[in-house]
Amino acid sequence: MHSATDSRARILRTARELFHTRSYADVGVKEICASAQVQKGSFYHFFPSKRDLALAVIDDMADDWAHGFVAEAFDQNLPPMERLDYMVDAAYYWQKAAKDIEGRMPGCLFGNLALEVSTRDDVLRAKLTAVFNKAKEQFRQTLDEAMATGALTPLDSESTAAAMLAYLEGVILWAKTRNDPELVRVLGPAIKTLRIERLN
Amino acid sequence: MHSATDSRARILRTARELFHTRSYADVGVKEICASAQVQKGSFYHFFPSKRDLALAVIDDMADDWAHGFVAEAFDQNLPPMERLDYMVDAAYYWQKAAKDIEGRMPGCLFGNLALEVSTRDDVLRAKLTAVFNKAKEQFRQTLDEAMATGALTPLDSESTAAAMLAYLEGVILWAKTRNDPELVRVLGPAIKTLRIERLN
DNA sequence: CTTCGTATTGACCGACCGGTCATCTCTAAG
DNA sequence: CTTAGAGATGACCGGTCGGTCAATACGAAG
Repeated sequence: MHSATDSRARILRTARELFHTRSYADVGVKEICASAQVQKGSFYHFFPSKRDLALAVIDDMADDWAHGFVAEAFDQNLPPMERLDYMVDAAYYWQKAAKDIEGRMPGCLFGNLALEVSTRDDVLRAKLTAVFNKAKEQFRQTLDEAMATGALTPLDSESTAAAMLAYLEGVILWAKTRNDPELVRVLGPAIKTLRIERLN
Repeated sequence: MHSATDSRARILRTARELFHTRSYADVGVKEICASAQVQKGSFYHFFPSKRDLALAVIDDMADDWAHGFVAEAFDQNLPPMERLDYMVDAAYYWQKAAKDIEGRMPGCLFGNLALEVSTRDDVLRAKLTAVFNKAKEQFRQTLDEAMATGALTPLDSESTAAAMLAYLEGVILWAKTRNDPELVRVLGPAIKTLRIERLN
């Protein structure tokens, strides 16, 4: 039934890497095809448009995340607050590895895309919002658990979770601008100090 | 000696607005010229290239910032820690005003540009780094002052200042993705809870 | 062997991109 | 009045953009 080729997968993987290390606007369909060793016609056989490719890339990456280090960081039986450090460490090592290979820190694909397209395309924006929301949920659960075990004094876990994710994105933005992944390691751990109190 | 026209200034102002509300790649020279009511040849009379325009736009905006609300927030005789709230408030009102007019939250021009171009253009990246550094210095001075007056227990003011700026950028990124300036008001004040301890 | 849908090929399209240039206008200095 | 240079004009350039399409190759089902 299903073909033996993997053109679609190659396009997806290539586009993901190129969008991540450069930007959505800067990478053309032609270049993606060349790099994925696929003809232009084939590209448009699998994806109706470049934008639809972007949607698929986001889904693909979000999926890899969910089953990758995010799952590792949040699912295991680490003490809740240590999971935050795990996330920061994962971000640091990933960015550092990417920089060692490519020479430049790519930052977070979702953050990059969010700032690039969210004033122009509400569908892409909605998809990125969903990805962020899902990540925020993980943070919230962690905070709730930490509060339940007494490792954390009561706070507004919903807002604090959002603040923590925003901080992580901000740190990565800052580090990418300086092209220095070490900043993730230096600034990252302060994520645990963020607090938004419950209003009552 | 100097001409009575203001074409250059119009180009600069127009480009700044378009780059801010959309993106660098998405706005073409042609559109800038049309919107600024300037001919293409005139554009290239004042700016050698689109990239040089971007450099000028960054300088221009950084200058306006320095003499605008950043100066207000940091120069006055507010208690140090309240200046942070002032910065957050200013960011909130600005983003809200922009959204009320345009329908979309533009985010921070510097953050937007940083993520868009910093893997491709080291000169632009350096310029943006300088802008961020200058802002960080303001935060650092504020923290040092707060520590001197006893309003803040000792911490690493250099790193904490960077963390705070990163947080602000992250919050704006998050709010822009959700297209909801209210998030700046909700999450912003937590900036004061960020702490990076001195290592001794 | 035939049929049919998926996958592939690569030439082609109009629009737009950043950038150039010869030409003209205007103004202020001499 | 002359001259020189800054400013303005708009046609023009090669290249690239996202996207189309008719023709073809291929593998599985009948």
